[in-house]
Amino acid sequence: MKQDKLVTGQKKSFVSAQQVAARAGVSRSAVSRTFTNGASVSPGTRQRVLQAAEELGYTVNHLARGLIQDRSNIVSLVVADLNTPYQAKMIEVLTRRLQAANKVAMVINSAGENADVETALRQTLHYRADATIVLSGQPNASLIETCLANGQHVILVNRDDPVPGPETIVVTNRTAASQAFDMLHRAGCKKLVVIGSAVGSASLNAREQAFVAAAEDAGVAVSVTRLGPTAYASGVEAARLVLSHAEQPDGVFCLTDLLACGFLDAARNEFGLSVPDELCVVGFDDIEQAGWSSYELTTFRQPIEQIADHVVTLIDHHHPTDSVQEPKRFQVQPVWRKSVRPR
Amino acid sequence: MKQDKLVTGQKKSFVSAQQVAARAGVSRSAVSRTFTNGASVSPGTRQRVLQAAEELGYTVNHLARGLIQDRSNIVSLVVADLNTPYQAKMIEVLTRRLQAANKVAMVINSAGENADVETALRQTLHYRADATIVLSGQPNASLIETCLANGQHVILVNRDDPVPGPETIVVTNRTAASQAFDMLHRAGCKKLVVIGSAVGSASLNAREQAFVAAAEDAGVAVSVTRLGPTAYASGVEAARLVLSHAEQPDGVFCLTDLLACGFLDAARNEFGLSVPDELCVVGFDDIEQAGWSSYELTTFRQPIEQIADHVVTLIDHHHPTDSVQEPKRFQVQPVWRKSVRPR
DNA sequence: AAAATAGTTGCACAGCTGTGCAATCCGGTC
DNA sequence: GACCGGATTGCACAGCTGTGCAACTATTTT
Repeated sequence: MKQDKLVTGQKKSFVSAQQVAARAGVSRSAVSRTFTNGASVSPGTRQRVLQAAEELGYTVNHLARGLIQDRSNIVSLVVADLNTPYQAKMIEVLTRRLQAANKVAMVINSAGENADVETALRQTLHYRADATIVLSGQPNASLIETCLANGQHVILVNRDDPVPGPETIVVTNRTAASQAFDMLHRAGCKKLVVIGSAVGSASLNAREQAFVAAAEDAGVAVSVTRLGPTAYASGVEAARLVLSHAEQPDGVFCLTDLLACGFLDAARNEFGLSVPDELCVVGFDDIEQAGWSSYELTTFRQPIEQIADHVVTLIDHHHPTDSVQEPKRFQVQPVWRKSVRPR
Repeated sequence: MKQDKLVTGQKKSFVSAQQVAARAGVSRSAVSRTFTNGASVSPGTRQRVLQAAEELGYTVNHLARGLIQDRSNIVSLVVADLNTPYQAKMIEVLTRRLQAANKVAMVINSAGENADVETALRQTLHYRADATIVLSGQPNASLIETCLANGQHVILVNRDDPVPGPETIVVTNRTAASQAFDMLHRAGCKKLVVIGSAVGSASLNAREQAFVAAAEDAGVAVSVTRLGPTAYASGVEAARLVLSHAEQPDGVFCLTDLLACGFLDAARNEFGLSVPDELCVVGFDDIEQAGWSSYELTTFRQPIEQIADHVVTLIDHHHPTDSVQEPKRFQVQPVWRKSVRPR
């Protein structure tokens, strides 16, 4: 039995349904139907086909299947900063959920030159992906429009492009940001600072603006520092800049936990500040490190599981439209830890 | 011009080479050759084809191309613990390198039930992946043999399966582990502990054994604690267990930086120990957090870029063999920070 | 027993591409 | 002008699958 695979040729090539059919003594259609859900095959032939398939090591060729059906079962995830804790977690959950739905994730790294991003993003069209999930602010709106023009199903996460077509998922950035202000305000902070990054994205801008607006409404001084990429090192640098200034802030809202970790470390280890006594810090995302005992960061939790679930739902029930879609909005939950004085 | 796409039908379907050919007034072959590298097309027709393709938004269907050629240009990455900093970084670099080589990464999450892993792993066969890169210890050797039996090109990273066929990439775990012992020994540590995880993998076992062997050779007391998954929380728990013991260790080798971070935090924040004065800690991997100023962890750097480069090289030059391959071995570099007393 | 019904099976086609082979075209040479 | 060589082009096939349609078998109904 087992030798057949070798005897048929040293080619070690993949087995086709034709070969299985020959071995089982049935037509190729029977093989196809055996592996097609809800097709009509008698238990007898099904059994023989399955056995022959097992013996030969047959696997349905999804390239051919995708060619004839209009679904490839491939979903492409477009992501930059893949080694960021937040994005990594998102990919982790998404791949798991997609697999549970019998789909498979194709990951497209959208970091780097714009031209490279375009060729990379074109892969989603090459492979006729069922949907494209854009998780980063990196690809231009114009590149996304290219995908849309080719009939791609595009789902944007945490973006804010006023483009007709794609479905959009966002979180309650503004609500949370003004809640962040309340936290710091009630803790008695008088001089506030917002730490952002130089690149900026829709979510980050929304958080920044809402926080500043809330502070100004309450008549509290606030300034904004944008520096480098959204990374730990940027938080460190921002702290050096801000804390060496004449009048130190006593309340900080970092638009990202990663920034917050950097800021906290620099504030404590380089400026000897005690948190939350002399300085209160609020982050955003609730990455794993925010819960580590060196940080104990008060922050806002992104509902990653809910977002992933909704993404999978959207993929299955797609109603293409040419109008701008109302974004689906998920709530972020405040997570109280120890980087802000209790009221 | 632009209306054509809509007029041809509301289907918003993908454009085929046939349609491009019709528009450009050439045969379909000419279109195919225009997009095939090194084929013979006159500059004139090439120009007309490119223009028609541009106008219609044509994209070569890689499902069909993969069907007829024997390369799909898909490479599947099998990974568990995707939200681990080390693995996330690995995926980040690999996706980038693969894209540069005109390939695309398909990510298969191998966490969860064994049956689920099998169905997930089967995707790599379904899509006729050019190669399968196994980055986690999760899939059984038997599942890997299934892939091999179907003619898959399998590359194992940091594994130790004595299976004939796959190419293997490892790092110098044993050398580094005995080097870790030297660090702690020279720092004057008298009572050593190794912190590992309950699940264990080839790399982790190698590090543990080599460290223990080096300690016993030198006649230094050493004990091993294996606990939970390879995560921060396990490091914390291990510290609680080990440090509440009567005679506290003064030197710790954590098989992973993540464990080390947890151990360090618990040692300092729960037991009030000062590092490196009262306790020296060595980690492994050099994840980003190891360099954060709350940790300043002395550790060993995995040569992720080199590994990724070599993986891509292996994919292109594949010589299938039935014998057990000698693993390609990369050196890890010690990174001196502040969690070990200088000699 | 004949007819009707439901369930199976095989044929043939469609889906989109790359490529060998033969035919064609273009330019240059005698 | 005839001939030759090389570049270009079109035809037709192969690669593997899902599925409508018709033919077939087996089972039930009248």
